Amino acid sequence: MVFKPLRKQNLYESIANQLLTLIREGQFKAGDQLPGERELAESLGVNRTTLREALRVLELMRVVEKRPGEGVFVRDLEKESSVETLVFRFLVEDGLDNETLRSAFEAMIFIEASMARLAAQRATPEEVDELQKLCAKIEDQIASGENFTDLDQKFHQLIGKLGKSPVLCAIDSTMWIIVKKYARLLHRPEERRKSCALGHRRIVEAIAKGDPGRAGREMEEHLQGALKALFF
Amino acid sequence: MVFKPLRKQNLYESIANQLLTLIREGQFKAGDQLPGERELAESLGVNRTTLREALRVLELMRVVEKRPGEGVFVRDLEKESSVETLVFRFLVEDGLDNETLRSAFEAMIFIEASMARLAAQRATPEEVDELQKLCAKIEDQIASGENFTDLDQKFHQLIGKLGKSPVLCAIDSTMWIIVKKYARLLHRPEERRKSCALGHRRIVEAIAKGDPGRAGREMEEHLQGALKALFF
DNA sequence: TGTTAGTAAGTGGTTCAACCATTCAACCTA
DNA sequence: TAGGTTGAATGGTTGAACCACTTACTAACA
Repeated sequence: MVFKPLRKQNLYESIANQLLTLIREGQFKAGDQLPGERELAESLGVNRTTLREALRVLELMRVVEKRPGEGVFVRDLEKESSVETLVFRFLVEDGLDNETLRSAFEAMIFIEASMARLAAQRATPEEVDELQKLCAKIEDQIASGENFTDLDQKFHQLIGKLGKSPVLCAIDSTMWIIVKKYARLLHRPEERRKSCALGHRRIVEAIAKGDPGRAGREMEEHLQGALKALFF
Repeated sequence: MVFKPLRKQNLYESIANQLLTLIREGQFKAGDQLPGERELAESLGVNRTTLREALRVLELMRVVEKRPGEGVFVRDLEKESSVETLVFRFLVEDGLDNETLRSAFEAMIFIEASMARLAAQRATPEEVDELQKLCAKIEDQIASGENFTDLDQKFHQLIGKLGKSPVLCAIDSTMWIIVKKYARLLHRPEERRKSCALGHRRIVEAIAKGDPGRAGREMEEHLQGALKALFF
């Protein structure tokens, strides 16, 4: 029997979550001023130092804005909602609702397809070789029944690297943080494992031939399969 | 003459930056343990509380991992590099090198193109009307010589909204945080202002007709123009 | 001898109390 | 009325203390 190692939540995390919830629920609206740190800390039954850590984090997430001498103000979550908020929610709240997860996966498909297109335009023959080798390694793991999630991620990241677009790669790895947890589920059924390997080969072939359109389409198809498998 | 309001840097920001630099320069490598908080604080000539704020931020950026009872450890920046790091660098260091900026813009093109494709598939006629109205507003501002950066952002965000993909939107607004600063420069030359308005109309038309392929291409073209104007 | 229980030192997490620097508004003064 | 002063509130920073946890060493026991 396997137990899930329960993540101990820091105090500041609970506080940040609580404030985030209040803001989402509309108790504090965009532009509103939060109570002063001293007062807020007392209300939460926590020390000011700890509260400040939570506020600092919320500030970094652009949920809140601190103006020295004035106070702490709520920013427009709708307008400001950005990737950090998402990742934070995932890391702190330890989970996303199904809809958001699906949307994250969908976004990832577009990003990976873009990376594949770029790779087809920019990869050198040596780099394509590297990709081929990685494919072979993955196929070995698949054949031997091992879990190949890590290598799978490596494959996708390598394609990103060949596309020579560091920011796209950064976005992609952010998505992987979220998706990786579920990827292990995807890599279990035998048929999916095989179709996965096949998909990889088709993508690499398109990149090798320098055909961006096809590379993008193959990647989309490859990931659409995974998306469907995940949500049914 | 316009003065740039100088952002006062908090102490914790300087510290975070300094540590980030040390890690990037390889003084601390992946897996290394940082000195204890007490020792590190003294070395930096700063209070432990302040140091802790910096470390908390670096932890959120996934640059560093805190293990209670053990210490603070450096994570693998290469593997972990994600969007948060990027935005943080932009916000804290107050600037990005040209190459990263270009890459961010490039990524944005792909994301916006994907959003346009989705919008063409998912937007209702009423929503397209909204888009048309926004176009008209922007054209007014262009004609009157005003700065239309905010409305321009609104236009692109609305397309994202019509695509019904919240995560893609979140990523996009993250990119806007970075790009917006430079957008104002782009919106000055008269010819660019006009071609911008024209581009918008073409995009909306493709979305109205429900043609994802064309919507994507129009959006790419529209933004490629801006990219070229920015980088020659 | 080998294992175990206990202990001490070091770590991050949290609290408390004070002081600094900035902002704003109310108030006084010329 | 215009302009300066002052004071209260805000976030920023400091220092010291204690807690909970991890680790490694040590001494006692079987």
